[in-house]
Formats: sequence, C-alpha cells, structure tokens
Amino acid sequence: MKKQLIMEKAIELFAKQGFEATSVQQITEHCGISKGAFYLSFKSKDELIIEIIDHFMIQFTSEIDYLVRNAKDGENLLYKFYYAIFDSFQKHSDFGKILIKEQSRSFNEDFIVKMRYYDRLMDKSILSMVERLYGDNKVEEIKYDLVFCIKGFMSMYSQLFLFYNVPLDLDLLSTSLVEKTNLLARNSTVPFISKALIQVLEEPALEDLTKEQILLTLNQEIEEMEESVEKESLELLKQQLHEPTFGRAIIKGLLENIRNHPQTKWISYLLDSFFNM
Amino acid sequence: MKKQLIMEKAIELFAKQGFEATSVQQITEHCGISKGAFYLSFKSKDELIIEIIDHFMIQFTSEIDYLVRNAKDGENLLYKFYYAIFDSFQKHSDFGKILIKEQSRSFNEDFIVKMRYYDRLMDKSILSMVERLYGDNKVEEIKYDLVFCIKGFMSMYSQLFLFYNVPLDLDLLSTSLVEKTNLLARNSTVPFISKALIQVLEEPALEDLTKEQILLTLNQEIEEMEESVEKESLELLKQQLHEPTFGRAIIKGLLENIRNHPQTKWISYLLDSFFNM
DNA sequence: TATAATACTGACTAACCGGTCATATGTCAA
DNA sequence: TTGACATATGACCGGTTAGTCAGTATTATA
Repeated sequence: MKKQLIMEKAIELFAKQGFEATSVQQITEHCGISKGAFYLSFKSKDELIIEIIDHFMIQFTSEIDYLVRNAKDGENLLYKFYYAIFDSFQKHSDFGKILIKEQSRSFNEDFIVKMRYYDRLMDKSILSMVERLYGDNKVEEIKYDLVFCIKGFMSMYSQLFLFYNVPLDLDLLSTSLVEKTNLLARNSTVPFISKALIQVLEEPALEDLTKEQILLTLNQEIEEMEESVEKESLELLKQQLHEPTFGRAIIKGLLENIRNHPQTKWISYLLDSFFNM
Repeated sequence: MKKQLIMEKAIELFAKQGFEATSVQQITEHCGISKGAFYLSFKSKDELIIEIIDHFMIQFTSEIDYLVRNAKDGENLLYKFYYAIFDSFQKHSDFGKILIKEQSRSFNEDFIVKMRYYDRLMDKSILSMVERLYGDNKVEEIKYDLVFCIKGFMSMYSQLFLFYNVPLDLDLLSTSLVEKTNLLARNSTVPFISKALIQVLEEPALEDLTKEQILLTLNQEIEEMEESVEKESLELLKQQLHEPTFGRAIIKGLLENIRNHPQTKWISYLLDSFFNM
C-alpha cells in the first residue's frame, strides 16, 4: 500500500513548508509516484492531513491515557507523564511542527473539530492525573489551573524540541517540571479557572446555546445559593426563560443585579448572550 | 489614507482564515475598494502582513519594556506585567490570533526574522524583570526556566482570550499568576535551561557556525575547568580546530570523552556538528 | 498463454492566485 | 472651462493549484 509512504513523505514536507504551501505534486514527486496514484489512496488533500492527525493523535493520547490509568505509585506518575510527552515530541518532531503550524487552521471544519476533540481528551487525562496525585489535599479549587499550567509547561518546553535540533536531557527536564508542578499544586491558593468557567468553555458554541442547557446551569446555581437579591433575580430570569413576560429594561436590570457577584457572573454572561443584550 | 482601512479589514480576515488562505481580492471586497487600489497602499501582500506585525509588536514590546524599566516597587511590577499582557491580548485579540496561527510560518524569510527579533526582545524584558524581582536570591540558576514558565503561563491563559469570546477578570488572573510565579521563583531548585543551552539556542543557525564562534565558547569553557581527561580532550580538540591533524577516529573518541559530562556536553554537541560526525 | 482485474500514469481542466496597467473618474488651481 | 494631477478601477496575465480521466502497465487467475 502506498498510503504509508505518502503519509511519511507528506509529513516531512508539511513540517518544512506548512500544509497549504505544499502541493500534491510535490508530495507525489517526493514519493516517486504520479499524481493520479495519490488520489487512489486519498480522496483529497484534506483527507490526507486528517488521517495524519488521527494516526499520531490516537497513538499519543492513548499512550498518555494508559500511563495515567495504570500508574501504581503516585509520585512517579508525573515524572513518567512528562517523560513520555517529551519523548514523543522528540521522536515525532516533524508531526509536532505540523501541529503547531496548523493549529486552529481553517482549511477544514472537520480539522478544527478533530483537534478540539483530542485537546479535550488530553485535558481529561491530565485532570484525572492531577486528581490522582493531589486528590486528598485541597487541590479541588485549583485543579483546573494546574491543568493549564501543566499544558503551559508542555507547550513552552516542547518548542525546544521542535525548533532547535538539540539533543536534550529528558530526565533532567522531567525532574525539573515535576518539582515545578508539585510546588504549584501544594502551595497555590488563588484559583483563576473556576468550574463555572470550564462549563462556559465547554459549551459547543456561544451562539447556539439551547434554552435547556442554560436552564440546567441555572437550576444548579439556584439550588446552591442562599436567599438574596441575586437568587431572586435568577429565579425571575428562569421564569422569563420558560415564558417571555418582562421587557428588555427589566431583563437588563436583573442581569445587572447578578453581573458583579462572583458566584453568578458566568450565568449572567450566558443569559446576556442568550437574550442578545 | 486607505492604509488604515485595509489593515483593519485584513487583520479580521487573517485572524479568521490565516494569511495564505486570504486573497487580496477578499480583502479589497471587504474594504469596498478595487484590487488596484490595494497596490497603491502596499507594494505586495507580504508588505501588508509585515506592516501589521510591526505596528502591533512595536507597540506591545515597547509597552512592556517601559513597564519593566520604570517600575519602582518590585512586588507590584509582576502584577502590572501580567495585567498589561492580557489587557493587550483582550483588546487586540484578532492580531493575537494571527500571531499564533502564523508563528514560524515560512511564507517569507523577512517574517521569520522579524518574529524572532520581537521574541528575543520580549525574552530580554522578561529576563530583566526576573532579575529585578528576585535578583538578590539564588534565582541566578533558575532564571531562564522562570522566563520559560512565565511565557508558558502567558501562552496558555491568553488562549482563553483568543478562542473564546468570554469576558475575563484580569485582576484575578494577574493575581493568580503572580502567586504562581513567586512560588516557582522562590522554591525551584532543579534548573533545566542552563546558560550553555541558551547560548546554543541563540546561535544564528547550527549549520553555519563559524570556527571563531566555537573557539570563543571553547576557550571560555577550558578556563573554567579543572585538570581532567575532559579538559585535556577539549584542548586537543581546540588544536584540531586551529589545524586539522587527527583522523576521524581520534576526533570521535575525544568527543565521546566529553559527551556525558554535564559541563561539556553542549560543547561536544557544537563540535560534533562542526566536524560533521 | 489468454483474459480479467488491478495499479498506475500524466496530460488536462477549471478555478484561483498575486500582481499589472491602460483607462476612467474626481479634484482643484488657473 | 480647461488642463494637470492624484486616485481608483477591473479586465487581464502568467503561473500554480486540486482534482479528473482516458489510457497504459502490471499482476493475478484460469
């Protein structure tokens, strides 16, 4: 099968020149085959990049997921995690370059959905690792921030592998990042990324929120709140969601009531975009 | 002048679709002008993107540089730094998207040089801030790692501004990151990014290293070393650099002597690529 | 060896690209 | 009103692109 060959050569070229700047002609010349032969293996150029992404990301995410699920000794897990990540980046640096270059590219709607999917998969693995490692502490509040920090470390340090062909000491790097992660996990007290924010981010798209989704969040929030002007406002807004009764002015006022309250500011944002204020 | 208009509309389109996927036609249609009019304001499409990059990056880097230089109270500086960064990202999120999308793109040699230049400028500002903030402590060894971590925080958290149109609490975010940075600065003990590594990275390109540049690093290293097999090997290699006398086998052996020594592993790497081993 | 099935080729198409230029329109001083 | 000058237009050019398809070569089967 020519598929394997085409994918390998294409990865080389995409890494060097980027996806759009590489023509099918170039790829086939690199493979020593004709242009027609390319279209026997792939329906289109887009299908090629999608298959490349899938091939590596499935491997990558499942490797990390396996690591996190089957780890026995907690402390060592984090080290193994970092080591595996950077080892992969080093071994498949060409693919890594593509990933960074074409990140959130618009050449194909499927591509964005795919990348979002794998990103979420990765997030889940990291989150479950964080809960495993620091679960008994008070990590609950800062765990999402921790996930962000870990991903920040990954993205910055992996650039070393991708943009410079320098042999790096993976052991030292992993040890160094383990220490940093532990420091943050055990001493951070100011969370930024709250559960509410995560929920907002995970909404499919802010434009097409369904009434039901908002109601779900709304009810959840109302139950957790004490009696107050804010709670009363929320209940009125819930009523408005079920059946429009108030005018714009009243709605705007109710939203203003809950806008600056830390517990309800996210809901105010959701409702704001739903009512098109 | 149409220049302003063209730049604004182009930024919108580049942010959405990327530079290469956006045609001049599309830009002019968005502006409501003809294709010819575009070329009255810009010599080429490449000149347009270069001007856009310059316009924002000069503003951005100089703002940060001013902040770092003119800060009086140390503690507050870090907060102001983060706040300014994310405030900029929030205000100019379209430009931020372009920056992320086209990072290290190959469409134009000038572009890569430009981006590298601004990146270095940013690095310098951050480094000088780190030295200012934690200078009296033992931050010397981990300062480069700290720069990396700060940049990691920046890149991860700024994605929130770029990919989700969510209003975020800049004050809380800055406070949270200040705490994290302080934790790392005051408690990290395992550096990964050494001065030697930074030197290797700052080499213009590993392919065209001049003999003189290597000799400079070599002499520097030899002076700092105690008498040992490694030092002896370095001196022999220095001799070889001046005048080729040994065969490949001897050179390979000498390189092997210094490859696993932490102090000389970088030099071994430089020499290795110079002698084409 | 003859036939059928499969794998492969490369000239071709239609579309689009960045960039040009003869031409047209608008503007203001004489 | 005239004419000189700046500004704007869009058809056009050479080049490149992804994708097609009628025809050829190779292999498997009988």
